[in-house]
Parts: sequence; C-alpha cells; structure tokens
Amino acid sequence: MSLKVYNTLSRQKEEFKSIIPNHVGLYVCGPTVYSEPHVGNLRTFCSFDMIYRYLTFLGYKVRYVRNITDAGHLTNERGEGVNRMESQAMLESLEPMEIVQKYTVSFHRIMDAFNTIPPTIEPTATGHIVEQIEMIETLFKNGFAYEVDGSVYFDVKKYNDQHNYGVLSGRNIDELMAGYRDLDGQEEKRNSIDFALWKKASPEHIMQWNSPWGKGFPGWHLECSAMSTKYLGETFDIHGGGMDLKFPHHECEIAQNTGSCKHGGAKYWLHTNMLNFNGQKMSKSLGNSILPMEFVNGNHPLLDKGYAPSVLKFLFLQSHYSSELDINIKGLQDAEKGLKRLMEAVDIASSLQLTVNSSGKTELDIKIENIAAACKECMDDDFNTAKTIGNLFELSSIVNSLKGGQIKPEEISAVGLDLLKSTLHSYLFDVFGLKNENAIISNNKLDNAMQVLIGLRKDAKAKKDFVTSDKIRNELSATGIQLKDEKDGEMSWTLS
RNA sequence: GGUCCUUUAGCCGAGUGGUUAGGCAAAGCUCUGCAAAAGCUUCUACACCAGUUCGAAUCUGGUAGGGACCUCCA
Repeated sequence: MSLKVYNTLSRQKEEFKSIIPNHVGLYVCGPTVYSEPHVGNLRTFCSFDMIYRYLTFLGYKVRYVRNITDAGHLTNERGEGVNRMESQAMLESLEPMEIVQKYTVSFHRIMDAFNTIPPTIEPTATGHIVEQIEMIETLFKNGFAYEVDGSVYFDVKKYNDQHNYGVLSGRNIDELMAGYRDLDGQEEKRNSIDFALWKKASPEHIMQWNSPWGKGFPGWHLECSAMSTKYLGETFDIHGGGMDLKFPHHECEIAQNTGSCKHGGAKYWLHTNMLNFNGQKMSKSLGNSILPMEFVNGNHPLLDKGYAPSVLKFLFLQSHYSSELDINIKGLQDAEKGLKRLMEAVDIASSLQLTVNSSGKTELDIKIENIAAACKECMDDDFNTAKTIGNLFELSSIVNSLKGGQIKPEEISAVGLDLLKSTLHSYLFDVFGLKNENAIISNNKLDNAMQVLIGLRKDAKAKKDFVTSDKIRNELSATGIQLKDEKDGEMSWTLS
C-alpha cells in the first residue's frame, strides 16, 4: 500500500506521488514572532513534524521549509503591552528586531523542548524583501497588480476572469464581494476582496523598506509565495498549515503563484485542525489560553501539574491531525498513563533475556509481522497516528506477556523479537518523536543506589520482616519511585 | 446571513456499508506475604427523524447542538 493524503484542494484522499522521485518539497507556514506561540500552533507544528518524520522514514529526502514571519506587522503600538504614552520611549529603547529575536529564540526553544526536528530551511520574511518585490513586479507585468498611493494590491476580479480564485477554500468571489461591507480605509482598493501585496508605511510603522512604490512593507500573504517558490520551485509537493489559514492566506498564495508563473505552487494542501481546551477555543479573553511551556511546568491555574512535552504530543497523536481536538486535564492524565505503558514496554523489550525459538517462523512471528504491517498501513492512510498507536499497544501487550510468562519464549523467534523491538522503536521515537522522559532522569548512580535499597528489601522479605520491606517500598513510592516485585523474586524500579 | 466541517460508550478518541479500534476509568479472575505492575474476562456506543439497501456509525435528505472561516491584522 502506498501513501495517501487528504488534499484540501481536491477535497479527497489522493495517492501521494512526489514530483521528483524520492524527493519531497514541504512548505509549512511558520510562526509570527511578535508573541509567544499558542498551543494550537504547537499542535500544527508537531503534526507536520510527524509528517516530515514519516516521509523521511519512508525513504524520501525531504526539503522542509518553514518560514519565520518577522516583517510588516510591527508598529510601535504592538507588543509588550506598551501604551501610546510610552511609545516614544519604546521607539528609542526597543528595536522591532529585538522583539523578533526574542520570540524567535523562544519559539526555537519550545520546538526543541517538544523534540521536533528543525526545518531544513527556515527563511525569514525580512530576508526576502527583494524576492517579494520581484514577485510583485512580475504580477504587474502579468496585469494582476495595481498601485494606489504607494500601496500595491492584487486584482482578484481580474485574476478570477482567467483563473479560479476560491479553488482551495471553495468560495466564489461574487458571494465574497456581496458579503463584504464597505469600511473606512478600503476605498483605495478597486474591489473589496483585493488584498495587499505592498503596503505604504504609515509614520508609526517601524519596519519599512524601499521599493519601486516608495517606503513600505510586504503584504502578509506574499512572503510564503516568494519563499516557497525560491526554495521549492514553481511547483512543489506539499503545503501545510493550520485550518484557519486556508482562507484567505492560502487562497491568496495560490493566486499570487498562479498570477506570477501560471503554477499554483503546491500539489497537495494539508491542513491541521484546531485545538480546544475544556471544550472552548483558547483565547486570552476567556482566560483559558495556556502557553506550551506552561503545560510543561504546570504553572497555570487551569492545570493540576506539569506534563512532559511527550505527553502533550502523545495526546495530539491519539487523534487525527485534521480532526478538532479537545483537551483537558483528564485527557492529559490519560495520555500520561498510556505513554508510560508504551515506554515501559520499550524498556522491557530491550531487557528481555529469552531463549527464543530457533526452528523457524512461529505463529506469533506472523502476528507481529501483521501488526507491523498494520502500523505502516495506518500511517500510509493519511497519517492515521491514532490507529497506529492502537497497534503499538497490541505490541506492548505481547512484550508484557513475554515478560510475565503468559507467552512462552519458544513461541517467538529471534527475527520476530527483533521486529517487535524495532517496530516499537521506529514509530515511537523516529516517526512520532516521543521521548522516554523517565529514562533521561535515571542514571547509573541512581540505579546503584536503588540496588542497595533493593538488596535491603530482599533481605527483609527473606526474613518475612514485612514491616521493613513495606517501609522501603512505601517511602520510595512517596518520593516518586515505584518498586515492583518480579515473579522470580527479583525487583525492578521505575519513576512514577 | 454566506461557505465548509462536526456530533461515536463514564471520559478521550479511530473507524473502508456486513468483522473486537485503542487508551483511561470501572468490575471480576490469575499472580502476590500484602500491594503495584502485568495477563485474561466483562461493560459493545454511534445526536434526532426519515429514506436508499438483504444489511447503515458509515450513503442521501431533513431537524437540533458544536465549531472554523468570512474588511484589515495574526
């Protein structure tokens, strides 16, 4: 079975065929770096990280471009809650690029904490003003741009005469125009649906560049068109982003690309869905907006404690990227337990000492082969991570049964055991990018100390001194270390 | 108001017209000095109304909830 993806452009699942064999061009709309990213954004970036990882897992060489939007949106009234009275002081003391730098660093820290792989190219809008101006000039040449008083607009109506504005979002321009109201400041556009390619800078706009039309800044749809074309070509494979960007942002991108080079950019458009908390959209006005790192440190009134980044990722992965996801404390707690179960299975699998069957393939081997194949089939079906995880839980049951003796060692061959281990490892770590957080904390010195305590408890148990043995177990439990008695009289420990 | 999406057990969530999703919670059993963990078993649902069909969670129509987008800006 080959990879199928849901293409927003065709509104159906399509077989994925890369334009250049074994290579994929992937563009994802990145963050605007004038505030902390939202947890909803985090879900989007984690989803595309999984997609990037899976494509790589399949053997594709992926060029993964994710932009940093750092231009055109900063005025001295923005950011840091600085009011008008202080704006002049801010102008002197705080460069817009300082805000950009601050939140770019913060964004990278978060992406790193959540174990996402950096894109192969991370271009900035301010670094591509020249390319954006060139694209506007091409649009002028092709008759889709017009200038009014230092600003340049895209002529949607004219474009729509030759092409289809609305091809992605399913809107038609007559309805759009009928639905728009006339607002102040819109009269310089020929039609209300036209969008800005270049905006004349007002005096309070700090970031501005010279252009053939005077000082200004690029329209916010333009950077993605310019940079995707520059690094991935006029046609490339996948363009991704959040559902909320479908219109107008992505629609405008297609119009800009088609208007300048007759190609619409991406072949497949993938959109991730929104994230709610306690059934509500997260927003500052509702007071339920939680930052990514607040989930990790638990420093928020709506959270009971901090959750490891992998827990939040695991919760994301248990639903489909294109479904709405509602998260709450119980969901986080459930995900924490489920993830722990899988990670323990990985640890157990790697430490299994079995005298396996050496006379050929067993029934269990075949079952493992089927589960491994099912994992790939699920991922191939538009990245169905939820169903893949279901299969991984089946593998964890096999691991536990091998350890517990419910399945005998001779029921599995070395090949089957290797496949069992490698399947768990590949999907959990390579494709999903999860981490065994407990494994990071534990180290040899701690384990040595634990072996001392385990020795004491074994002695106590041998003397039937259960008061002492329970004391050791209970007091360790209170510090977050769980002792487990194994069948053979041995003891193991985990962080709970 | 317009365009589109969505409604699945106690909770979260996958689901290709006929076959157990999975996790968490709960109950019973096995194991255990007692626990924990693990294994086995049980709880088997598809908003509502109609239609198509031998058969519908899945397809069609309607009703009712929920959501996203719909000037600029993100």
